[in-house]
Amino acid sequence: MNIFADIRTTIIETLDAMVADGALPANLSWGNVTVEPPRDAAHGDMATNAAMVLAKPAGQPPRAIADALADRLATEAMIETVNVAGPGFLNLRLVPDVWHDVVAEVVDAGARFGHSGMGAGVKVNVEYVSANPTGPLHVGHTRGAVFGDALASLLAFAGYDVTREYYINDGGAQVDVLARSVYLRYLEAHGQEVAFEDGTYPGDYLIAVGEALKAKVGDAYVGQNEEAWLPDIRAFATEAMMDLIRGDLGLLGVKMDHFYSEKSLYGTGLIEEAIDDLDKKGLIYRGTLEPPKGKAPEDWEPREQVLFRSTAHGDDVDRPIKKSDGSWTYFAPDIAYHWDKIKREFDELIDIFGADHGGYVKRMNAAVSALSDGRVPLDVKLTQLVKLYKNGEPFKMSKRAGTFVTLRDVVEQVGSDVTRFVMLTRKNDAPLDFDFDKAIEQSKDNPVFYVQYAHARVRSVMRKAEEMHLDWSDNAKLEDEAELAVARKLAEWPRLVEIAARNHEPHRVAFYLYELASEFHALWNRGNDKPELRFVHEGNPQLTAAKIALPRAVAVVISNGLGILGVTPVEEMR
RNA sequence: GGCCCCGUAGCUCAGAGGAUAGAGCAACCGCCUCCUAAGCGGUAGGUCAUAGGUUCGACUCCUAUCGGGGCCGCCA
Repeated sequence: MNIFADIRTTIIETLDAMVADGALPANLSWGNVTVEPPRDAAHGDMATNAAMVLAKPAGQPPRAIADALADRLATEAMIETVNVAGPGFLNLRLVPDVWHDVVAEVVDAGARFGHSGMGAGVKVNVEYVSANPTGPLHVGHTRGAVFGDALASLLAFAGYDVTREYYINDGGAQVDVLARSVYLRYLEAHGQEVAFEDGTYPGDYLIAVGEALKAKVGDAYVGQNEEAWLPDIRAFATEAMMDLIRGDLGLLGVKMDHFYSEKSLYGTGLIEEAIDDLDKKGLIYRGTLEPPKGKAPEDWEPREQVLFRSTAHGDDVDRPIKKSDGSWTYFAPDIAYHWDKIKREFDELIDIFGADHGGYVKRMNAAVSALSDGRVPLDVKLTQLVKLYKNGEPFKMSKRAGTFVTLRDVVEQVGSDVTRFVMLTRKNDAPLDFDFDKAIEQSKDNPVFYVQYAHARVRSVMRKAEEMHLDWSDNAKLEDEAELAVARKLAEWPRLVEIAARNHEPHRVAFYLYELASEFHALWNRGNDKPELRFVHEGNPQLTAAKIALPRAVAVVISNGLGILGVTPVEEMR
């Protein structure tokens, strides 16, 4: 049940009736008619802009439409009063029963409350993290992992058929670098002195991989030249790195449905097939690109390459898909990978990249648009930088990796729940300050704590109520304005889920939960002044049952919301 | 030079084209013999970067300008 959608349906039916009666002309569109919570609660429970958006096409003054619509809506059972305000707003006050019903439904529906049919089973592929398999995940990856995972859960909650996917860049030159680095560690494991020059990965995390390689092959590769061991160690090292990465993701509770290997594209003909598809559409040609302006790189010289005419699909310049030596650029397998996603019949694609890949967005959109003939939308979401702080000071160093702070560093310091929630308290395209101290601080400055505290408070009173052996009626008793405010907030949840899902913005869930917690804490404190507003009433099971339905509903929605964010609701604070 | 993101209270940030632009922090004033005061209530604080445009209506959409960040042939 989405009370806003229900009221909108009522309004649309009334408008249809007005057309039938000749009060409004035919051929009007209701598309712009919205029903939303008013900015100021004093205006009522809901507001609609119907009269204003219809005034011009109907050729009538907005106030006239508003008055006529108001008269008819006033007879609806759910609607208590209707006021025309401002330029033509209709402010609706709903009968109290509506809020009782909302609370009852939340408690009754439990984990299903807020689920939406909006997605209608549409197949969505969410690709996220996709970090190179060359080392542990760092903070930037962490944000992408959290964002992608929460978005995927949000879409699933909204009725989409979601696949979570990780693209492993295991085909490029960086894997050679990895393999050589592992080889050095392998020699080290055999007691040799080695030097890590530029172009190798010196991180400690490869020591164990070198030792594992020794355990597997003994001294077979010692003293051998590169041709003898490179392919084997590439595979071995990549697998080891993916184990490491899967472990890192596990720390955050992120589980992918698919790990898709770039290397697996080679030799299957898929790249050729994808490029051939573009070629048939007249989008592949040999040519020479203009030098990039403004930067004037020293070693730039014009070369003929095979290019993809991405400008035909909104890009700024055409993009090379083959290097001058004839081998594929990185872009080519990427095109093939997205071609594969389209062939797997996904209806929508979402890619989550770090902000440094911003320059890649247009060409990916161009490729998907061209390959799917514009049928499959691709939404590329960029996650901006995370700046780490400790005691208010910028925080950089990692013992583990030497140069960057790893996902593991963060999660071990503050925990998965805190990491996830904090990373979702910003829009993905806004930079995020992550302060280790604030993240674990137990005060209302810390939104994680604040929301968890509300949930814990509900669980606390429920434990108390359980001792009374009462009849867990879901028939709420709502009288006070603070109670109604909480109920109204609960009623917004299904609407919020749809808005957040439609915009691919899981951060809205985090902000909503904060607001809900705030309303709840306010109600809780009203119990100080007005004991009748408390939830537990010693010796009065009937009253307790009626009063405890509302906090139970709050716990349900907080729990559902945190579930989407991948955060565990706590039973008590400690 | 081009492209992308950002610019909202002193600070950190919300804000489906709607009404008098919101929240937290910081400042000031209040509230615990009572379900967790780890909380709540109140006061104060604004040319929504600037200038145009579209619209009945713009923080929101379009254009230009200014400021901050990121990216910019064969690296991935």
